[in-house]
Amino acid sequence: MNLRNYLNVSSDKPNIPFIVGPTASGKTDLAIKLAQDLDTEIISADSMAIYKEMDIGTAKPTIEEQKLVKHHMIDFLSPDEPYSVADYYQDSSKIISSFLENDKVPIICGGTGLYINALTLPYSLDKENTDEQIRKELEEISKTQSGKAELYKELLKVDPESAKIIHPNNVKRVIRALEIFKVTGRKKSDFDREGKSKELDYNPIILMPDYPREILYDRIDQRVDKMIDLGLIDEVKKLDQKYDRSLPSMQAIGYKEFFDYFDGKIDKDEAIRILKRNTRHFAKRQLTWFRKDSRIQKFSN
RNA sequence: GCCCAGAUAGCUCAGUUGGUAGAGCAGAGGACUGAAAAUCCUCGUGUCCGUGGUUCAAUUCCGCGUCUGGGCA
Repeated sequence: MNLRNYLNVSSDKPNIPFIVGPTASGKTDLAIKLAQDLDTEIISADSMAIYKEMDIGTAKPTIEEQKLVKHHMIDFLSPDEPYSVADYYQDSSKIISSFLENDKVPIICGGTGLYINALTLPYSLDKENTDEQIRKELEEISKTQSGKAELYKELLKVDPESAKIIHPNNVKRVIRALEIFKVTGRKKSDFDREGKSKELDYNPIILMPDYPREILYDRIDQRVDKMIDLGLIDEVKKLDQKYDRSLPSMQAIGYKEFFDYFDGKIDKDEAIRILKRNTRHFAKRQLTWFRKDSRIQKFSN
């Protein structure tokens, strides 16, 4: 499989390869091969590999792999530091720009659909429109059933266009849309629309390895077993001693599943079973995300 | 060989005081612009083990059989 062939597309902008796909589909290996072939480097698009100390469970490229090809956007943040798509967008855009300035093209590789979209679609993520305090207040209100309904009602009044596409039960989204309005006095739907008029200064070529579901699920099971052999449980135990379980980083698959085991609520095999299941669920969500993107070219590996 | 208890969705089981059945899990589909490995939405017809009987009507009650547990010899 020579991925290089996919890059022979004439465009007035530089073609940048993106390798996307569900977890355990072998993206990392493919990206490394392609990077060696093109003599370039890799920018990760993975919302969990950004964290330090989380190596095994995030299936981060190993030290050896990182020696073969330089990886950006991994292993640079403490698990208790906040990070978001907007941060990712800003940080990775800068790296991409510096490549382009030197007439080089990086490879972007990862399975976080939103991060991929942020880099391949015109998104509006560059304006400051968050407020920790306001979000906390909204979260407080949302803790009761009536509070949830109240927030949705407010959104319906303030930004009906957004309210229409956000399900009332999806509290996180309702809160975010309201937060934007409260902070800026403008609607989320307006920000989104404005973002769409921007232009990218490169041409994304998006590639995805394709497997029958059954084989992918099998690969997932095998990879989880391998992670256990590599010492995943010790890795999680160490993190659990240092960090709060409610942190976003600690919601990562491969980590949160062991908390009940540490508390003696389930045994180890049950934790592993749940971990495999959650990974399958995740892969399915990733497939749903990428499936609808008609720009993606699938290839069998 | 005898006694008891089961046999219902892929799995674990609930249930129908007799009117052809439903949860959890698994699985499938979908949404997604600042927590995204997160969050959220939708989807359950299956010889109710087989067979005979009672009944207007049996998956439900009764008999027999088969299988699976457990107990006694």
